[in-house]
Amino acid sequence: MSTIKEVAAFAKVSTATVSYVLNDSARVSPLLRKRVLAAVRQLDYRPNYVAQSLRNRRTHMLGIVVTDINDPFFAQIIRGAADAASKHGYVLTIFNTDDIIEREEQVFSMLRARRMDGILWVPASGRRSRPQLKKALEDGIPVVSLARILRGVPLDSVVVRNREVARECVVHLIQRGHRRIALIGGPKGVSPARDRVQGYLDAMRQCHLPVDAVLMREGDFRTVSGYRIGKELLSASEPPTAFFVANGMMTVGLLRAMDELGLHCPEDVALATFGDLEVAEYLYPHVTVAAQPSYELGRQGAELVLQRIRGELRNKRHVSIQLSAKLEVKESSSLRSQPDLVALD
Amino acid sequence: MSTIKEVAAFAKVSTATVSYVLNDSARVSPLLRKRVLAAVRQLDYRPNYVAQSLRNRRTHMLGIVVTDINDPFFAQIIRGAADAASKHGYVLTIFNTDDIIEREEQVFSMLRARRMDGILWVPASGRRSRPQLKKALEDGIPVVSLARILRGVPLDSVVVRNREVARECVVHLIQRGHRRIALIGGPKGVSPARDRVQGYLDAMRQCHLPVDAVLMREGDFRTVSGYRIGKELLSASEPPTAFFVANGMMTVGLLRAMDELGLHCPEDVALATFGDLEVAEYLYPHVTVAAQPSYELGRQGAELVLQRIRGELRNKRHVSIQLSAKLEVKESSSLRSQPDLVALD
DNA sequence: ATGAAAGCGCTAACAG
DNA sequence: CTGTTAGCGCTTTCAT
Repeated sequence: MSTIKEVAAFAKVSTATVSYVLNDSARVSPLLRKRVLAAVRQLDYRPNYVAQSLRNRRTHMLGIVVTDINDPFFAQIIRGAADAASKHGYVLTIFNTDDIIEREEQVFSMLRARRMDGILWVPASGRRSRPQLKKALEDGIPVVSLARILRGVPLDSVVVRNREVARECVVHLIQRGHRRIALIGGPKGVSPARDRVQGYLDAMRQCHLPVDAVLMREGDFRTVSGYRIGKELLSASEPPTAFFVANGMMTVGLLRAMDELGLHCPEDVALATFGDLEVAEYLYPHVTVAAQPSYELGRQGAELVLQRIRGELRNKRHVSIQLSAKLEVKESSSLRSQPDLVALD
Repeated sequence: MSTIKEVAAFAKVSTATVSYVLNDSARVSPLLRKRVLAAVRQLDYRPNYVAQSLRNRRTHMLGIVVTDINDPFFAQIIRGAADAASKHGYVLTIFNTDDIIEREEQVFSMLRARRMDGILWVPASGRRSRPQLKKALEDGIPVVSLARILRGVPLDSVVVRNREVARECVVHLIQRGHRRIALIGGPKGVSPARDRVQGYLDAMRQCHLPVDAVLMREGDFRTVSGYRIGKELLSASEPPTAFFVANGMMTVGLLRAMDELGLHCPEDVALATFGDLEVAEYLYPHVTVAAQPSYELGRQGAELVLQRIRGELRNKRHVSIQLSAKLEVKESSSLRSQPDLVALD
């Protein structure tokens, strides 16, 4: 790969002139411009981006930090972010933390060393302090919090209206006649998980229904926990007639549990879940889902961080974008003639 | 973020000494070493990776080029590659081509300019020449072809045994008693698509079944094409009793078509498809699928390109890794008592 | 064992 | 307009 020096020599000009032409950063006579362009073409010259980055202090790279690269929800987010990034000439690099804070800190350290221009961050659960995150901010790297927010850490963010949407979900189940509605929640350390629990409680209160603590369980957003909790609750003496599940992975687990117990949905147990649009469409087409706009989450997160990078938001302290989720009613919560169900209004 | 110069000043040594200590590239007296380490800690110094890259001519970045960042199949591949990359201290950046060769060429040009250490490549369909790819190879950047191979372009590659597995799939349907088996294939320009058609033909020949050209259709691996072809074939005068579909996206489309026509699977039409493990598990748990090891595809691709980078394969011309796919039989192809089906021993 | 200095490839004062 | 040159931050001869 040829260098600017070689191009300059070939065109019999200085390296400065080559740079001027290529970046349009100074007037250059038509003659020299032509010679430079010809040389560039001849030698198939491509400026070394690494050198440019060093010099310009801009890498045009965005880093995205996710907790679980195996969750399709995050895959969608990554896609949205990648599309937005490349639209603006940026490149997206992905980092996985496995929801472990130590690893998260290592990643942030790496992101700083690599001089990323901006960071999209899905915080790992746990409220421990994040020195490396703080350092990144001190370095002046814009960080946007995605899908989750960390208490006490004010940042730009793009999140879903979890509480409201969760309430909607549960109210929907109640309107279908359910009274004993179990909750499979996410880890308490994660903001959307907490918010969804609140939404569940909101719904119960709103409908003047008693809350049974036994039916409120905490999973970890992973498939197995949905499976485990589902098995437990469904084989109890007084099983719930419906479930509200806080994410798609756990719903997969729950469905598996039901399958093994020979239970059918919605004949035996109804179900509504948080999930994301694309996945819901492909994976369990028949599950009532609060379709999270995961792609949009990633896309808008990237757009936001890019605005910060450009300095367009300099006067705004912290921008918080709230996206809604659409409740898509499918068979899993369809009205059944179960004897103990009483339709509301 | 502090620089090596500042660290040197703080520790009252030369920048060379700091570098020696940090890279263990020369003996340094215990005293100075201690001072340097202290300074590093004090200033929270992290070497500038961009500068290192420029100097060392190694970016420790891998690029992955995919045709459709929206296909969960590629999402899986990306995850596998990302995991492997980070395990070796590499970073993975993602690029989307939308299956358009021009865009692909731009991406390669970008990858060269960014001095990626290695490239994982899912070729876009079409046999047009790839000057930028060739240039990348001339630059000495190792390129591994993933999931697909391009005729006439010898490269390291990691692919699935498409032909054999497709044959297996179709033989399975035949054993279930089906005779009129439709094929929804992928674009002819893509190697796995061609191979899967061959597998279909192999199966029919092997079982001495006549091939009906009307039932062999070419889709484009996208949802809508599965939908469209499904509608057409299923509303024809002599519809097939089973489908063999070449990928997961098109199967989603086919299922939708069946749904709209009020047809059920497997009662009305049987189905077996190529897909990938994770997705199959979550999305259509009831579809018989040749589970492609997509994660492994990405992981082994990354490992391969990293070996090349390290120069470990210098004596080997081109490495071609072939992964198998496991046929997972589910309800979508379960034995039915359809009047016109004849079970084969 | 340590440091001075050149140079990776590029950009941008600055001078002419 | 164009060229000279000083860095960006780091590594690595090459002296000492």
